[in-house]
Order: sequence, then structure tokens, then C-alpha cells
Amino acid sequence: MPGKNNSNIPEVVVQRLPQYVRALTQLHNRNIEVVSSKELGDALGVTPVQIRKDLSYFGRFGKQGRGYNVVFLLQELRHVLGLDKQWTAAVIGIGRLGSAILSYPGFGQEGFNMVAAFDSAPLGIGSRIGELIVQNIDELERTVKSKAIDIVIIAVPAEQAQSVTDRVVKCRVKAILNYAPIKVQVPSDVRVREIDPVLALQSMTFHLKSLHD
Amino acid sequence: MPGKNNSNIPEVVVQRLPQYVRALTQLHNRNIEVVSSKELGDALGVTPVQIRKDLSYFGRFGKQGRGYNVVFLLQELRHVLGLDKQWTAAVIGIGRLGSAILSYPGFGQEGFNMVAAFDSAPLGIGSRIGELIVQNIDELERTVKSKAIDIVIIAVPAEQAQSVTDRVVKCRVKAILNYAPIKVQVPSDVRVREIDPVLALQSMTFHLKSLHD
DNA sequence: GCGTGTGAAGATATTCACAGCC
DNA sequence: GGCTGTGAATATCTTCACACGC
Repeated sequence: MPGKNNSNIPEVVVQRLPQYVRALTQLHNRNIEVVSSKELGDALGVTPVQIRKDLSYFGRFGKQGRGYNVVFLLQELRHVLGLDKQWTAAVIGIGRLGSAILSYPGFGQEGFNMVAAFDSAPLGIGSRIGELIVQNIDELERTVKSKAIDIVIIAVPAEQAQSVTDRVVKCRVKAILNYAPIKVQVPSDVRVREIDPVLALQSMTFHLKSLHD
Repeated sequence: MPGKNNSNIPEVVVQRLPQYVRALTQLHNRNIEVVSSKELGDALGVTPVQIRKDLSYFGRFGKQGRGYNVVFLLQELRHVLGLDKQWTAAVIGIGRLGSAILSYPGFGQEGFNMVAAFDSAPLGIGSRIGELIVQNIDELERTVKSKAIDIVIIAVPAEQAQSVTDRVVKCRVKAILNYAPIKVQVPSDVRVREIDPVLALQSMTFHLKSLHD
């Protein structure tokens, strides 16, 4: 039974909310003031009832016969997701990938501020990437504390990903974005999201295969 | 009722298979010849019965009391997923992200060969990235045909993503890997996978929020 | 005895259908 | 009339429990 502010929210719902936020932001930028679940759904390839049901877990944001006030719903959802705060993130592994992540402006624009960069190779340590100096991974524990890092982004090779993750977990970090092509194991109170384009491709070839042969 | 070679395979199963393939490859590299669903599950954070059930959609690959022959299961799954073939891919949008994708060796290692690169900005067109010359996007249709491109990787800004996607779809490409931060709409016979680290972070903050306040 | 394979049961997630309000 | 919010129904996914083969 959906109700306000309860933590029995299905994870799949939580993972859809950011999409709603993004779509609402676009509508807002186009000066659209009101939107129906139908319109929002069309923009996202989701059914209207899916959206209404998802929203109902958090409150009654709409007006019957009318729809949702874009600004209001946006505010509410951003608050629900904690997107009205700033978050601090650190990147571990400053190779090609790590550097690309650090210089991608999209994170900062959404309130995810890169405040530290770590590597283990003596070569890169001390070099500057944007505003940050690459630190030795040995300083991880200290820096996570001193900079109150909320999220760690892992961009090390697969072989090192688990041991780096273990260190990160020991620092009491509860959110990890993992770019390494390996599924890292963490305690159940730590969230991990995987960014894994190769896996994504490999699940599409299943369908391609049955197509042309 | 699970059975051999039927296309009523749940999508969620298809999306787990590549993980199994990866884990099995690692086991193989460590010269491990036999693995139980329990062991495989532990390595992946999945229950053993999940694995057995998933595999049962495609055949009976194990031996009771013993487990699965690693090499055999690997072959079978790679075949099921079409990973025993080579695939051709093109990247559209050769900015920082697109260049990083083109120079990432992980795709080629897994049989995904980058055979073309496109951009719309006259500046980059004609420049060389690795083995490829960046082509004008106008050559898309011709090149998709001539190089028999299976998969298109979209790395253009959000604003252009939908129109580029529409062009790609018109070329009869059935698989798209989308790095643009927007959910593109496609006909139901086209598969899209989204690579969207910001969305991933935004669904984690929901949990972080309730943590420390 | 051990571990697979799988119907049946249980849990989750989505969709339907409609009451209620603007 | 149009659109939300939501119990109930349905569909999908996961887990249980156990028969069977090595």
C-alpha cells in the first residue's frame, strides 16, 4: 500500500525517479508549467499509470483533471532523491577512463562534486587534472574523512577493483559507482551501481543473433 | 516452462548471462575446470538457484553431484549470446566521450569492432582516431550498409541524440548503445541500452540521504 | 552424498479498472 | 470531461523444495 515517506519503496521505483526528474527539468526549461502523466510517459517511453503509481509512493502531487505542476513536482522529487543537496565524490584510478570522468562536466552540473582523485602508480601521482592533484591511494582513508566524501567512483583495472572496493568500504563509504568490468562484492548496506558498456552490448547480441541467421 | 532454444526468454535472464560468461572466463583463466552454481553465484552475488534456473532456459549443461564444466558452459553461453561471432560497431559523436570510447580496447577484445566514426562538426571530420578517419555524418547511411554495421554507439550531446537515433533507425540498425543523457525513443524491434552514470548516482543519493540526517 | 533441474509457491512489479476530484 | 490516485487483478521474477542422476 503506497504511502508517504516510507522506506519500503521498491528499488525499481527509486531508479525510475531520476528519469522523471530529468524529463521534468527539460519541460521546465521549455517553460511548460503543467504536465499529465500521459505526456510525461510519452517522453520517457513509460506508461502513464506507471508514473502515477510510482509518484503515489511519495505523495499526492497532481491535480485531477489537470495534471502535475512541473516546478512543484520537480522540487518534490529532487527533495525525495536528495538532489537538492550537494554531494562529494572521489575518483580512484586516474588512467584514461578516470581522467575522462574527472573532466566530464555533467557530474558537477547535477551537484556531484569531484573533490579528490587517487591513483597507485607513482607516475601519475602529484599531477594536476583540472582543479585536483592526484593523490596517492594511501591517503584514501584520511581524505575520505577530511573531505567527507559521500561517493567513490572506481575506475581501476578489474584486477584491483575488489581490493580497492574493500578499502573504500572500510572507510564507511555507502555508495560506489563502479566502472571496472567486474562485479564487486560489498556488505548489504553499501550501494553499488555498475557502468559496464561491454555487458550492455553482450546482452544485445542475443537479440541480434536471432535476427540475421 | 523453461525449455531449449525458445525466444520467450525473459529479458532479465538475457541480461544476466553476460555476467556468467565473464565469471566463467575468469575461472577458465585460473585453470578451474568445474564449477558449481553455488561457487559461481558466490563470485557474482547471485543465488545458486537463480543461475540454475537461468541456465535451464537454454539447456541442461551441468552434471548432478558435480557441477558445470567451465569450458563447455562457457562455449554454450557464448554461442547462445552470439559472442562467438564478431560484431561491427560505429560511434557517432567524436568529442571527448566518443574519442574515449574509440580508444578503449575493451570492446575489440570482446569481439566488438569499431569500424566507423562519425561527427557533424566540420572541425573533427577527416581527423584520425586510431585506425579510423572521422567521417561526416552524412555518410552514415552509405557506410552502415557498406560496412554492415550491427551496432551504433551514440555519443552526441543530448539535444542531437533523438534525431541521430532516428537516422540510425532508418538505416535498419537494431542495436544502439546510448551514452547521451536522454531516453531516446525507438520502434519496438530496436534495442537500446543506456549508459548513464548521472542517473546511477541520482538513484543512490536517495539511500544516502536517509542515512545521514 | 552432492549438486542439478524444475514444478509449485511465494514475492515483486505492472496493468487494469474505476472512484473521486477539479 | 479529463486526469489523478489506488485497490484489485494480472503478469513477471525469484525462491523453495524435492526428485533425479552422478
